[in-house]
Amino acid sequence: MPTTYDLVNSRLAVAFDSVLAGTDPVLRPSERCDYQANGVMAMSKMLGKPPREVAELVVGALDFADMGTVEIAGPGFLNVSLSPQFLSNQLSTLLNNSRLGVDTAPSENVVIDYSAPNVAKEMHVGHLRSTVIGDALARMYRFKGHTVIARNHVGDWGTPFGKLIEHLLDMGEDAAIATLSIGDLDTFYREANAKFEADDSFKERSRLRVVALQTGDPETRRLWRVLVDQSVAYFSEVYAKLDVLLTPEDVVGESYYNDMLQAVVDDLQEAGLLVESDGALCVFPEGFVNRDGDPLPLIVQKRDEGFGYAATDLAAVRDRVTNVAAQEILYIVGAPQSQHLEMVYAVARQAGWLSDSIRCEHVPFGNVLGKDHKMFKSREGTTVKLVSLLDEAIERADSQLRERDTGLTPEARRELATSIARAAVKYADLSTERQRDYVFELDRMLAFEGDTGPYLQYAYARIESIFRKLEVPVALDATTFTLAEPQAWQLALGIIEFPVAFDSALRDLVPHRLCTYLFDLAQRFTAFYDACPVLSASGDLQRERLALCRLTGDTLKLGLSVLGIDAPEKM
RNA sequence: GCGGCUGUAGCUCAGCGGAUUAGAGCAUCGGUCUACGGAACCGAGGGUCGGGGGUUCGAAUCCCUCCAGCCGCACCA
Repeated sequence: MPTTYDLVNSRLAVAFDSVLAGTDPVLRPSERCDYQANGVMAMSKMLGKPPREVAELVVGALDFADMGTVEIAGPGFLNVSLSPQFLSNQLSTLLNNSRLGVDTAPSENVVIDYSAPNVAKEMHVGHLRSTVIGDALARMYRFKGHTVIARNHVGDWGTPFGKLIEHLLDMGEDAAIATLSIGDLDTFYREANAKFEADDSFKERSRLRVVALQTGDPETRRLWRVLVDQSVAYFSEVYAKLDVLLTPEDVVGESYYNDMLQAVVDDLQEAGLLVESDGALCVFPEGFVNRDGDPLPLIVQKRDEGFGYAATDLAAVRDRVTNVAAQEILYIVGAPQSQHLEMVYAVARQAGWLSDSIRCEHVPFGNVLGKDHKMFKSREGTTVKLVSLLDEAIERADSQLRERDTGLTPEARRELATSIARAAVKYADLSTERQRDYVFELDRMLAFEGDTGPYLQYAYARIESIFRKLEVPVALDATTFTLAEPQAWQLALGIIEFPVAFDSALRDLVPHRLCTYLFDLAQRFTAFYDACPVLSASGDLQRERLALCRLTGDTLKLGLSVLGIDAPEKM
């Protein structure tokens, strides 16, 4: 279904077109009226006529009576006011639309590469953003009707596995598994490293073990598998705790591409892109230079004939296009890797793997900072485990709930605290513009007042509370809206904007835009809630207000859910 | 040195395909209301939108330049 915005815009576009073909009305929501169209100003320049004169021409050509009125304001803006009947009809349509106005798109295969922790290493704050943003985008794409192929590009290969496997053997398999299964990955990794540094014979064993791993020695592979499986199982626990949809099936780690690396080299060789430089096989994509101004290589095969991450990344692009048939590939990876990924894409294009019709994009994000505005670290200066972070958030949410005397059982309260904590952490991450660094402050994130996840959950819970208290169910599907109070009108304008906000956030891969929208909607709702009593109203007025509550609640619930945040009925 | 990102109220952040008085949250101050969950609502103060140029009738938004911070720039990922 077309959005209200689209309906108004296309009607205006016809009038703009008749004055000067192809001009954009530049329609925006407005504080002074319902929408304002700013396009006259640009058009008047092109026509060489005064803006007000042009505005008169547009309004003269405009057929808008069934939607509302348009007035010329200021130097030549068009102030658009919707008629109550039109707005009422729009709301009624939404009331009977479970997607709340968001159209589905023709399905495409969208590969989203996100989270990417390392085997036998703890998940820490550094993985938070990729995981949360990736999960939100995956949910948004799925809701839009696309087929999302999640790819968890875990670090499961490379020289560190020599020492990790040797350490596993030293500990004894069962003891190692016990350590790993309780999620104490850091200790395991640290001990392996310490031995590697201190013990030359261990170092030598590790080196041989890497060779055995790479040459496919079955017992070594089996031990490697143990490490990977244990880690993946642990990751799944973290994802469950975060309420992130990634599963073990989405884990397609670096090792997956091992068998494709030679083909990558062959392809590049055949395309004449490969150049030997200092013994390494490189591609020099155009436009990249190093600090001396010399061409910057993407090293495909190292001097020692081993493959680096560039080769794996190239193989991944190639695989995703040719085997997964991806039409869109997104990398939810930190901003520092921007240049590397740009080089990978450039080479993939030159090699002919990536055609122009495929959207292949790096979706970069900024750092999580501590209160001191430096990289987020624990008091001891170590990286913070993702689970500890969540556990602390849950603990604080739980103690907030304890103070409020909710009458919940400890178990139920704990569950609610978990939901609130997840909402707090995820919303804080998603609601700032991706590229910016943000400051991680649990107290602010968990606050019920302000632009937070819990505030949005609370707004939803209040709405549900109204419906619980309603003694006789009221049928809402045939509601007529009068929208007499300004708060009701403003709320209605907010409701109809959901599909616009959703599509815009998805198009530009910026979940924060959806967050901003939802917060604005929640604020419109509380103003309405304060001014327009629902339960004490009766008849058509109550029905109308209930319907506004229903639409708001559904929008909040849906909007939060595509961000990966749930909305409890009570809190 | 080259490149990228960031710099908007005391604090945390929106706005940046130019447009009518630069928005919100928190904090501060002042009101409302026996309140359908007050975890609320309404209002006020507070900003030369990092500095300087330019384009434009009009710039936080586009262009140039400078400053500050963070990050990347050959065999780790």
